[in-house]
Amino acid sequence: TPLYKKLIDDLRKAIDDGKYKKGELLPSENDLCKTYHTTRPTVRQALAGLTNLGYIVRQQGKGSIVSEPKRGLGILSVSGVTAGVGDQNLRTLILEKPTKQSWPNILLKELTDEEKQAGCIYFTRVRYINNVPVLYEETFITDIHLPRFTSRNLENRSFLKILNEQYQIEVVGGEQKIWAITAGKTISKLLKLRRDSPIVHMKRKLKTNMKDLNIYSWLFCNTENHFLHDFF
Amino acid sequence: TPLYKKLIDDLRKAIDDGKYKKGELLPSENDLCKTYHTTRPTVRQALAGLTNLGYIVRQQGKGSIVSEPKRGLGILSVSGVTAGVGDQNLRTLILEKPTKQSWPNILLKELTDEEKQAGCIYFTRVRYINNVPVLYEETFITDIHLPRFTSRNLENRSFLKILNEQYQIEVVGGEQKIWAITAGKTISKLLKLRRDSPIVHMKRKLKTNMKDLNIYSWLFCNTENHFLHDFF
DNA sequence: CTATATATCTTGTATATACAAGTTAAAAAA
DNA sequence: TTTTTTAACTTGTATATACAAGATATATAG
Repeated sequence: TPLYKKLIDDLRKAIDDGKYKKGELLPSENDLCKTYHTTRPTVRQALAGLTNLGYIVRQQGKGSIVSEPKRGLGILSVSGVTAGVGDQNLRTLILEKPTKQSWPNILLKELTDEEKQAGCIYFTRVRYINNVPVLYEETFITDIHLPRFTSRNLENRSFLKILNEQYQIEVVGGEQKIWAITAGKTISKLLKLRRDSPIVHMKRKLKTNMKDLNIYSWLFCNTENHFLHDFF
Repeated sequence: TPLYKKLIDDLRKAIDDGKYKKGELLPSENDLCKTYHTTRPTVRQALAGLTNLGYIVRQQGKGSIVSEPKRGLGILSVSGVTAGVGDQNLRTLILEKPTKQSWPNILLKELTDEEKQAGCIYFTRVRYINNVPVLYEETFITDIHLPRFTSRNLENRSFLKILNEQYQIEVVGGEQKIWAITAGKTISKLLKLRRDSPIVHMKRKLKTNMKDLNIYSWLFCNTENHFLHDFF
């Protein structure tokens, strides 16, 4: 793995672990150069990555200021849902285990021929925060580069973390569309809400470093006690 | 202005104007180097910026692929609301003209001392798409570096474009929080909805290139016929 | 004709360096 | 003591270069 990515990981962990707190400064570019035996362009590439992730804000003449730790559920930012709230109060329940399926018709028009041919793996989950169901998620992922995936246990684990650690797959970008809708019959049951409760509905497409391997997910989120959050 | 920013602007305009269409390739890094009489790191800084803005996707060995043009209302991405739908069907109505005010209490806790002292300019707008009210927006902007702003006419104009052209202010980052709520008494009137209609509520903070000049806006969006959209 | 190798194009990573510009604290002058 | 200047440190922009790695078309060998 490239050096600048290792630097991102190291500093990210250090911030997550509280070694650098909000408002504090990261070591200067030159200090990091010495520590990692590299040069400023490489260090700057890493710090630009951390800026994109919302971990720091850079100020000319001053330094890299550690930002407020992420709250809420955290839309996008490649970090997925788990990164936002922290693992401690989060529980994941698999409703429908991963199974090989054909793509739903509604997705067909935006798929490449390779994706169509490969088919998809489908599963659904409910996320609980403090034992309250907050997020219902339907996921479609192209069935390519994913041997034995259907037999994996996704319970209480970050789906994206598993992809990264077990298959060396990482999200490199994507898009999302957002609506407010009423929960309706199905969702209200799953999230234990009234049927006329307003919820956030999102359709996401996550692109990965593997060609034609995309993750499509439909999300339904109860925002009564939480919110979706996002840095840019 | 730095060369890499000029490059971003040029390529961005070229894509917006349709000179490069979706799926096509931008000139290679080396070609751009020759055109602009510069070197690859500078060109790459510009292309990284375009990637962040969602204009292109880069693929090793192939090139810079122009992405799908933005649809929907476009949350974040520095482009604001207008960039998403195009100017043609969009109309903006100022409900309350910009006036100097004191900050609302709810914002006080996240303001710096400089912001508190400077006070804020407040105005509200309703955005219409095809003559249907879609978005109600309350905006608070720090009253600093903004001479004669309260007398400006914001009608049918992009607020961010005016800031950029008249005051050389540009958005460099920010954050947003998202909820689904019911329209309620006030919003339902403004957006011509039923009071129990689900709408998207967002709270945004946009940071600018001017220190202590931040834009805080509270948005209420009817997503019946449109959606919020976002690339990352 | 087909399959394989090769050359050439692309972006990705990295080193080394230079000067500009913003910030801050110490030193010098009032 | 107070103010001003200076120096040192920070990030921002930019040049020049090298090799790695992915993609693609061309040439070669079967």
